[in-house]
Amino acid sequence: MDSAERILQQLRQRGERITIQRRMVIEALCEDCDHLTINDIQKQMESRGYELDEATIYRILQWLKAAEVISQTDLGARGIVYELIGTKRHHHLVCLNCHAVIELDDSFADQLREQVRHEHDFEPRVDHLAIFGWCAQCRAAKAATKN
Amino acid sequence: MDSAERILQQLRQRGERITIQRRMVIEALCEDCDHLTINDIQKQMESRGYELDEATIYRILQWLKAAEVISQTDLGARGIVYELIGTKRHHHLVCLNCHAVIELDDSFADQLREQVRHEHDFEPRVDHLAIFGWCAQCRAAKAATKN
DNA sequence: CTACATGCAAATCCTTTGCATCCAC
DNA sequence: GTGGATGCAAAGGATTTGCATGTAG
Repeated sequence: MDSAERILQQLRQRGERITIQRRMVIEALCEDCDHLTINDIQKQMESRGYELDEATIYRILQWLKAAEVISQTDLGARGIVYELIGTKRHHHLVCLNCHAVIELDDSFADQLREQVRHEHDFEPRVDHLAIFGWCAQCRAAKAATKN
Repeated sequence: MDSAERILQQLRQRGERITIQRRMVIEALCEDCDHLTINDIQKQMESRGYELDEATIYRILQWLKAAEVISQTDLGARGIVYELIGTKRHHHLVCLNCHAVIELDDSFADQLREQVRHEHDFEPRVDHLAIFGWCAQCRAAKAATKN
């Protein structure tokens, strides 16, 4: 994965220290391009025959968040997930009932960003939003049981 | 606060059981019209000379959430806050640096709701959103230190 | 060489759960 | 009276912290 290399380069240039552990976490995030929980990351490491301490993972993720390399999103029942910001930005609809996760294009956030910038002089960092609600199936099911 | 009474009435009509504890939590949420953390609620109770078990508070808040009487929002460093949905709906900008919380009108969410409903057949429950980013002051401060 | 990252263990914080008791309806 | 809510204590899970050791620059 050369995108891992690219990220490592950037971090190095910013004067960040690159360790084996940091490198491995970044590579894990690059490969499994989906959202990963702490646990996913830990298991990924193990499957490669490398044990990485939980505390260290937390510290590395904090570091990557501060460096704005990854986003952190609370998907509710699905837990907290981490993902590289670099790729195509997107968000998620999360069903409050069945916990389905639907991908949502980033375009809807444009208006939001503009409004917030202009009206509040605030620079939003809307990297990965989770919007909760009811999916079509669960709405139908709910309506059917209602009375 | 008659709004507490109104909420209690509604819940009663839905067949919900009203206890002293539930009543007190609802009253606390009505009085302190701001966002309250679990801790705030607990302290509020204490200041009125009433001790309420933490577990009970959690159970009551879950109940109120399920009944869609309150919203729950993770304000990051500011913790998880609860607030009555009834009043004028609004959202928040939260500075990642200084943790300032800025109120944001609900109107920006209209377009979002429409888009999500139409394009994804998903009924969003956007009661109280937290949008993270950088406030004007912190941006200025950051730019100043940059190099 | 030195400052900073890691591993390990313990601590902390937040939230949930089991169960006996109590109370709203 | 009875089902559901509470209080208490304990468990559980996620995240953080202190400190000795290791290592990147």
